[in-house]
Order: sequence, then structure tokens, then C-alpha cells
Amino acid sequence: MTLAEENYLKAIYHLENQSSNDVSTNALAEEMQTKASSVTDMIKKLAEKNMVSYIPYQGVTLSKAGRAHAVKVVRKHRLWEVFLLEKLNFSWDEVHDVAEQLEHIKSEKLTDKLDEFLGFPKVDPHGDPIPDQHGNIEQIDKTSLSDAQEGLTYVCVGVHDSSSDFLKYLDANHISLGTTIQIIHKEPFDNSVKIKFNAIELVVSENVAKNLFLQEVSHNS
Amino acid sequence: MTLAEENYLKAIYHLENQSSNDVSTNALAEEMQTKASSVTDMIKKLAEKNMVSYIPYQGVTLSKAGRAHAVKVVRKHRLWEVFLLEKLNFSWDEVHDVAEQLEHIKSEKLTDKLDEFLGFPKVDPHGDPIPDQHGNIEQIDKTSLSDAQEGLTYVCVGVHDSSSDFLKYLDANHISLGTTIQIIHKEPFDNSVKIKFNAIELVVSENVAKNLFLQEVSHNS
DNA sequence: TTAAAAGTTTAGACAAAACTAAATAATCTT
DNA sequence: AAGATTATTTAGTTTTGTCTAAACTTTTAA
Repeated sequence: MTLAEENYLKAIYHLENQSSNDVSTNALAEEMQTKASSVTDMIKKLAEKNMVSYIPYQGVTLSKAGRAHAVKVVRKHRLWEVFLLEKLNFSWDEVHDVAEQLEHIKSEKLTDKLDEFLGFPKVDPHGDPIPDQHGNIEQIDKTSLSDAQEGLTYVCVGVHDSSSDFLKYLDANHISLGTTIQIIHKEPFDNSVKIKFNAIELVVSENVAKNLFLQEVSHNS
Repeated sequence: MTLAEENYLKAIYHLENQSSNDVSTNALAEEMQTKASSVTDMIKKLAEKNMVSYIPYQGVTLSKAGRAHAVKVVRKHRLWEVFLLEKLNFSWDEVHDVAEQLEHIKSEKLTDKLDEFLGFPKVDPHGDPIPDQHGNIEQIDKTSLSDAQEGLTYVCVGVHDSSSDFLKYLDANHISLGTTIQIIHKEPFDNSVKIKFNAIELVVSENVAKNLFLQEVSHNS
């Protein structure tokens, strides 16, 4: 698997997880920041290698081998993100770009030793689950803030959009993974939400609310 | 700088350090495990980019920019080797191949944070000096075991040949960096050397002796 | 001091991964 | 259900880094 091929597999993997339909050429082109014709070429190559199944004009899906490979790349990406944040003190908006490079290093031993060194972390700095050696992924159940219920209390467990700008916004407002958040008020007019955490009250836009993942706190007290 | 270009710069750097003459096309081809014609092509590209100066049929030398870049790659390589050995418990014969990949990760921040995380190590697991942020290299003075004097005591500070086989040989014979070694006898017939360390006596071949670097211990006692 | 040998470069091809422009298939509209 | 729109594929180029074979320098040696 070349670097380019791995990036395509990863992109297909992400798109499959988002929509459950076959992945369209255009969607892939958008995700890969490239042209549809380039995507067609690459898809053919991946189909040759039995990494995807592909019917012209119908879209593409990962084969078992393709998914296994994509998961390995995702595992490496997320482990390196943890390393960068926890060991090298990168901030969470900086880890992604470097991890994009590190995820392509080929060495099973390196990956597994790194996993061990980090203490077998379950999630990366954005709250996404880290696949284990065998490719098993423990799904975390989560609700977006925009779906949370007024009056209830939640813990922040992840972000949907891990763009640098969004993460910097959260940093600036002192929201991080693990922050306990109460839903004070949901405004139907513009879908903004007033929340409270660490004695701070804050109104966040619909856009922010959609991109912040929470988990309800069991309220037996 | 692409991956291929970086590898050429590194190879030229190593060859320059070995012989002080201009680097010949054939020597580079040998080092890069490729054909002379490919080397000529690449050299032209590097000359275009002012990374080397090149006179056809005369060989090639690194420019200031080229050397600076090569040193950066070497710095990354050696830092990653330390990381793999000290943090991830790789053995010293395993670190090289993975470091060959990691040395091409592009992030000044990563490199410098890694350096800090490792406590600013001065040498890599093979005893080679690690350039600092500014590209300065602190040369270690060392003698090969084949040049050592009978009767004197030395410390092992490095290896010339970092091939897996040689390192495994040293491991099997319990020689590592830091091992204190006495020169018992130099056999003129085959240039083998009888040494003593940790109460073990061992005869090593000329080949081994040439590839083991030592530093004399000041003997005021 | 030339002829042979060794070393190096040029010319022409190829594979990977991208692109543009043109052609073709699928879907939407009315 | 036909035409218009959108999505996708094909055909033909480009760039990077490699290769082989042929041509050309430089060095060696008689």
C-alpha cells in the first residue's frame, strides 16, 4: 500500500461511517481535495488489489482487507495523536497534521509498542475510539449537544469537527474532554444552547452545539 | 524536499564524511542501491535547487543549504533511534529501519519537542553524535579497537558498522555502549585482539575490532 | 601516447498519481 | 418519457523517480 492508496482507504472508511450508502466518486474527490477523474483512476487500482469493490457509476465500498487496512491507519493516527498531546505537550488543535504523516509509518512493532507505552488508551484527544491490535473498536455512545435535553447534565466526550479553528474556540472557552456541562436552555429560534460548566454560563451557536459530543451523567443523587 | 531527495542528501552527506573527496556518481549509486544514470538525474535536480554543486564527470558536493538539510534529517534519524530504544524498548539492532521512515516526518516542532522529551541526548544508540537545533555536532573522539594499545583500558563509545548482524554479535557477547574493555593482547598474525571486560575474556576478529569504537580511560589510580 | 577499461551522462521508456477536456451514463424535471 | 442537468468515466498529458542501452569522458596501462 502506497501513501496515496492508504489515504484513499482512510477517506472511504470515514465516508462509509458517515452515511451507510456506497461512497460516490464526487464525495471521495471532495474528501481527498482532488478531481473526480483522479478518484476513478485510484479506485480502479484499489479494486485491482481487492481493497474495495467497485461498480462503475455505482460507487465504492471497502472490502474486508480494505477495511482492515484502513482501521490500521486510523489506529496509528489516533495513537500518535495521544503521543503528541500527552508526551510532547502539543495542543489538541496541533496534533492532527503531524499525525497525518506519522500514520503511514510501516511497523507493526512500532504501533504496538507505542500503544503499550501510552498505556493502551481507549480514545484519542478528540474523543474518537482507538482500534486495538486486532482492529476491534469500542464504540462510545454519545449525543451531540444539539440533541441534549434541557435540564440534564452531561460530560464532554468528543468533537465531530476537529478543525483547528473549532478546537481553538473550545480552548478559548475552557471546554475540554471531561468537562461537565449542564443544559440551561435551548433556544428554538436559532437552535443556540445556553450551557453551564465550572460555574461559567455560555451561549453556544447551533454550529458549535452540533459539533460537540456529550454523554449523559447518571443522575442518581 | 521530497523523500527521495532527502535520501540522496543524506547519502551524499555520509559519503563526504567518509572520504573528503567529491562524491562520485558510482559511489552514490552503490550507497543508494540504484543505477548510476538515476543518480545523474537526481543530482541535476538537486543542483537546480542549489542543494549540491555538481560538475559533470567530477562528482558532487553538498552546498551549505544541502548540508544543513542533510544534518536535519540525520538529527531526526538519531533522535528517533533514541526514542525507539529508550522509550519503546526496541533493541539496538532494530531501531535503524524504523528510524529511516521517521526521519522524513516534517515538523520542526515535533523534532524539537522530541529532543526535549528525550532529555537532549548527545549520542544515538550506536554512539553517533546528535546534531542540535542549529545543526551543530559535537564530535566525540574515538579510536577503533584495532588501533587500541595493548595493556590500556577503554570504554566502548560506538560502532562503525550498524548492521543488524554486527549488533546482534555484540549483544550475544554482552558488549554494549559504556562497557569497559581492557586490551589483553593484539595478535599480529591475523590482527585479532584478545580483550577483557566484566571478567570475561574474548578474542575478536580484525573485522569486529575495526568496527568497534573506544575511548581511552584516564588511568590515574 | 594511444588503446582499452572504467566511469559517467544522455536518450528514450515506464509506472504512479495527478490533471484537463471530452464523452458517456444516471437522475431529475416537467 | 424526453430533454436538461448532474455525476462519472475515458483519453490524453504531466511530473517524479526509476530503468536500459547507447554514447561519451576520463583514467589506466602498455
